[in-house]
Amino acid sequence: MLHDDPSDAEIALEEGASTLHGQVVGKLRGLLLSGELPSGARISEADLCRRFSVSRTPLREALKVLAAEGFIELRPNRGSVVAPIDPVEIAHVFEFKGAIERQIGLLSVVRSRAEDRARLERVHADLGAAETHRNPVAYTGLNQEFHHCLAKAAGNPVLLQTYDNLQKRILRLRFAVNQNLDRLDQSFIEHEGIMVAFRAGARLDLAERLEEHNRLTGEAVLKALRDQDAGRSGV
Amino acid sequence: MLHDDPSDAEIALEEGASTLHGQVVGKLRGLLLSGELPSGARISEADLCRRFSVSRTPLREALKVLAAEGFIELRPNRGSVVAPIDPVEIAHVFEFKGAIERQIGLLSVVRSRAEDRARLERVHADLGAAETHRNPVAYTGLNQEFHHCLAKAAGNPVLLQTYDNLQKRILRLRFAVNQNLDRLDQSFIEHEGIMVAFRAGARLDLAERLEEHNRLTGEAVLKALRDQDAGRSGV
DNA sequence: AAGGCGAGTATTGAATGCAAAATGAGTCCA
DNA sequence: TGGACTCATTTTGCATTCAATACTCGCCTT
Repeated sequence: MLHDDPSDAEIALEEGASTLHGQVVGKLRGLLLSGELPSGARISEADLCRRFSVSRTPLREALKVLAAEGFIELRPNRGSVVAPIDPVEIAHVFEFKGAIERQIGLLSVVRSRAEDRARLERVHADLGAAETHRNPVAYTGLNQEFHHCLAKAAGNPVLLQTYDNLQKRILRLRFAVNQNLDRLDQSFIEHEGIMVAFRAGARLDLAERLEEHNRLTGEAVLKALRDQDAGRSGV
Repeated sequence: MLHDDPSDAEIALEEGASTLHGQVVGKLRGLLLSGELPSGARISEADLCRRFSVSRTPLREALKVLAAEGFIELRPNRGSVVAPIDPVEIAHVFEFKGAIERQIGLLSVVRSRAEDRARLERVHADLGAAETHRNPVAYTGLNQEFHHCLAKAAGNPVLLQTYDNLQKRILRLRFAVNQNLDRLDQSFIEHEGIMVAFRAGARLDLAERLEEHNRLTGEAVLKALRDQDAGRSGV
């Protein structure tokens, strides 16, 4: 009978909110990004149906969509699992994202509108505050927002969609790897450089800085993954 | 009662063949790419169910997946349509693809294996034959295969998936715009240059040539779209 | 005691049924 | 004649049901 449960607020976000399966896609993606469903975890359709108070039909539709986006793995007749963390794939994601970051650098300088620039300055300032306060959680969120804004400023929706998807796939990892405060400081230094280049309208410089920033972040993430694995197998 | 219809061979392709909805995704994508379902056409669930001999459940799952891939537009409560051709979006696809082409150029030289190189040479030769025979249909297919091989040679599956998706979205257009023989010749000249750079292992040169090739192709497609639109509204 | 084997259970995949929304035709009124 | 309204039909979205496959656990054999 599927009682109504409005307390299941979660993160009511974005599009598709009019259809049930659209809402489930959003909520489930939230669960995946928040780390509530950890990588590799088996996904029980019945559990999720209860949690979202929907029947299996819209839930399964949502699973197919998230699988197409790379967040879930469907194993025919054997259920679904949250996409496991594969260091090789992560490396590929970062490498590919590098090419996009470069284009974002080249385009954002030319296409950004005043409101984009204002928002970037604002987010960058907040980012600085999060860094001085040594708040990795806030920093991660703002960092995500900063790069999203920059990507948006490039004025190419096709690019933006792919970029956001890749970012989200990476974001999932932040609960798997312990945040590193050194990397946080270094990251902000790079962000300062990025903003300098952006303000100056130095396209190539900005592109290179973004590519490098991406590369270093990727290395840090992969190192954290390795360290953690080593710790696990060592203990 | 959903009779079996093995004559519905279509293009039996790839993964997900074990589940019904996976098969439908493949077949339906084939229909979209082959132009059988033209851009903007309304999609009748009942029709497709009859055509594929499946019930609405797996069909609707397939529609959701193809919508996530950008081939279909879902309008809540109002059915689905084949993604209409939007020149602005096409331009964005080409622009974004340019960044990927560049990376393909940079990586493929370093990572391609002997079999990749052999296959590229073979396809390139066939491409030359299609050009001399003035066969645009064969040329388009081989061109698709060529760029797919090159992208694969870059050795990054994440890149490859996004790249193939973008290529397919563009491929849909070839039935909307009339093939231009001049562009075909020019395209092959560019391909010759691409192969020269590839054989020489000239990373940057190859990257630039691929980017330029993409840019020119995009311009030709957009011009064809404009011309056609002008013709339509003019007549 | 370890490794297969098989019945019972749980879970997935697909078809059917049902309610709500949208579409379209026909009618009425200005 | 044109436009808005009503009601029947179609179509969509979701829940439920049914069938098939995979898993679990106890039993048997060696």
